Amino acid sequence: MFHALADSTRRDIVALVLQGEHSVSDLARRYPMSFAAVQKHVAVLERAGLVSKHRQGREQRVRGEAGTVREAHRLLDQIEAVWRGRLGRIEDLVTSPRSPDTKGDSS
Amino acid sequence: MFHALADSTRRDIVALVLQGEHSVSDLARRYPMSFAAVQKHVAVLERAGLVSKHRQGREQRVRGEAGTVREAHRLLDQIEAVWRGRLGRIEDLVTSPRSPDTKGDSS
DNA sequence: CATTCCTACAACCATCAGGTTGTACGTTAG
DNA sequence: CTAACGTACAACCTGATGGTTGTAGGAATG
Repeated sequence: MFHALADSTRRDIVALVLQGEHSVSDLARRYPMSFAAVQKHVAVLERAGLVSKHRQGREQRVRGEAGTVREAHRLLDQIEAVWRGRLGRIEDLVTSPRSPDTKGDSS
Repeated sequence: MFHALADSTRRDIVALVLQGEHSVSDLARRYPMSFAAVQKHVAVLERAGLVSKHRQGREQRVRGEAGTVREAHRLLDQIEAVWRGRLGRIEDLVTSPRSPDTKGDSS
C-alpha cells in the first residue's frame, strides 16, 4: 500500500478522485504521460484498495476509497515503528556496554 | 541515507561494525554472497557516512559511525513528517466539504 | 450498421538496485 | 623474489518499475 502511495503521480490521482470521481481518460488527460501509463497507476491504486472503479456506460469512473486512505495513515504508524525498531536496535549496540576493543576477534 | 539503511544486509553490517571493527573480507565471510557484493554494500554505507574505512596493512577495517546512525534516527522524524504531510493533505480532501460547485474544475 | 470514444492488455524500452565474475594491484608472508 | 591475501573496480545478468506504442473489444452515437 505504501508502495502504491510512494509514487507522486499516484498520490495526485488519489487526491483527485477523493474530491470527485473521474474517468480514467479524465485522469489521463491531466498528466504528461500516456493513457496506458495512467491506467497502470490506477490499477496499482486499485490493487491497493485506495481507489475503486465502476463502469458507467463506456466510461470507467474512478473513486477514492477514503477508508483505505485513513487506514494508510494508521499503517504509517506501524511502518514507523518498524524503522524505529531497526534503528533502535542498532543504536543499542552503540551504547551497549560491549567491551570496546576485541582485538582477537573470536574467529 | 535511508536508502543505505533500507537494505537488511547493510543494516546488519552497520550493526556489526558498530560493535567492533571488521575488515571487508571479515564481513564478506559472514554473508552468503560474493566479496564484491559486500564490498558494494560497504561502499554505499561509506558514502552515506554510516561507516568509515581505514587501511591497516593489507586490510581495510570498517568502523561504524555512531554519530551518523543517531542522525539517521533524527532524520527518521523528518521522513515521517513528510509522509504525514502527504497523507494529511490527502485526508483533508476526504473531510473537506466538496468544493462548492466551482464549475470548471479549472485545476 | 459504421464510427468513434473509452478501456484493457500485451510487448517492448530504459533505468536502477543487488548480485556475480573476472581482472588488476598493493601488501605481507615465505 | 614469489606466492598468497585483501581490496578495488569494471562488465555483465536479473528483476522490479515507470513509461511507450500498438492492438483489440465493448459502448454510445450518427
